[in-house]
Amino acid sequence: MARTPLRSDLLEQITGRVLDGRLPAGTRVNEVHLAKELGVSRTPLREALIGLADRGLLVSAPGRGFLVPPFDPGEARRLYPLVAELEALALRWTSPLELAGLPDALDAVSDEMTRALADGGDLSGLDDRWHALLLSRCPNPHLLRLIEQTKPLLKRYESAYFARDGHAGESIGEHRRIAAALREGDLATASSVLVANWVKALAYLGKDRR
Amino acid sequence: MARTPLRSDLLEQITGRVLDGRLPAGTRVNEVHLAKELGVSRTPLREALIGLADRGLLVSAPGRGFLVPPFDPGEARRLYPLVAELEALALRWTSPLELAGLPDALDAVSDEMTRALADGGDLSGLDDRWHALLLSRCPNPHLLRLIEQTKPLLKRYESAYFARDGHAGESIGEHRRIAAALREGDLATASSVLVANWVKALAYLGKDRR
DNA sequence: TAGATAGCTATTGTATGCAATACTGCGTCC
DNA sequence: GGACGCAGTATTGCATACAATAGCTATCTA
Repeated sequence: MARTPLRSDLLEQITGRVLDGRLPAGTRVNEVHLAKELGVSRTPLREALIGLADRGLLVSAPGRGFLVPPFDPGEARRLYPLVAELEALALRWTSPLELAGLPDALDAVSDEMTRALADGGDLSGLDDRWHALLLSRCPNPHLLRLIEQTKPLLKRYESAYFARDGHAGESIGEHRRIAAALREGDLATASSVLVANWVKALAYLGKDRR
Repeated sequence: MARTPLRSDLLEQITGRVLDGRLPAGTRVNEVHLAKELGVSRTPLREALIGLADRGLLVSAPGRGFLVPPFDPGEARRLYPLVAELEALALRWTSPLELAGLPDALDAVSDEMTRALADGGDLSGLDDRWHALLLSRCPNPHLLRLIEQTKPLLKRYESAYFARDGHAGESIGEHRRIAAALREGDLATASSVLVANWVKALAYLGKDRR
């Protein structure tokens, strides 16, 4: 049998389609069509859809299947602070020992972002890497699971509305301040700048609706 | 068709079986047997199992199906503070307007608990009601979803190891202090007592392993 | 006797089939 | 002209069927 269940691959693929709008907000998911397009049967496809509904990336309408939830600016305003607080908590729960070497690794990514900002590289991917690295030492897998489940919801708004380079420079600066605070063991400052970083990202939402 | 999908009912039923130990920790779930026992086919049953795996109440072992995760005291020590912080966050995000009337309602439940403590009533259920009421005004549905997804994991430890009445009196006192702080609009005190309440519950874990 | 191995069974993962509901288009009635 | 209703189709939700792997037992070998 497949060592990796089909539903896992499908879940990723469908997540991608929701995030980039190939499955547009507000539309229903047609299981037969999608299954045919993905070359699988409806069973593992439905399993993936159920997983996505559990994460909130789809909603299940009894008798009508699954649908991509419509965009709601209010929801974005609730998601950003939530992810901010969760990441800050993960940071506060990372012990000083586990933080060893992390600031340097973070700044290395920041350097890459600075270069990408000049050459027009992939800022969004690097931003993701920076945050993933920040959380990589947190010893609470359940908290990490919640963060991983919530971020895609937020990324949907990001990719739909984000003025990509709008505040990239500012954001890199905040990232460096966080790394500096961590280097001095000042978790309180690090986590409050982190929250501010997320909240500012929210403020840029919708400023340049492409 | 069913207005409520079978998988939802099944999810609840199986949650109950995991929590009360009818599906013991460390064992595999046999889909055919369980489906027969519940009088349904494997399809909606698997859908429910996948939902439970997403919440962490089961784990999926590729090729070997689903299994009930073994108990791990370390996990309990990570779950209690997590739920504590999540509830405290939900409380801080509830606006003063929305809090109107809540302290009285909370104290009414505390009164019931005081009576139940004397007569040997259902303390655990009342405690759940108190916490549910506390969160009922929080305007962030995503945060509430995370809390609802995490609590069952914790309840499994509670029902397995909790010295039920061990600290009930103390806990009721904390509940009343939280309600009092809310009445005065002192969210900071309320949320810190709330965290302490959860952390104390953790401290009682394992003191009286039945 | 311990370990390996081969064959068999049990169980999962995926595909397909079936029944009931939801949607669509057209006709009819007010 | 618009609302209602009805028939036909599309789609979901659940059940069953099939294929491949995992696990177990018994036998064989060193």
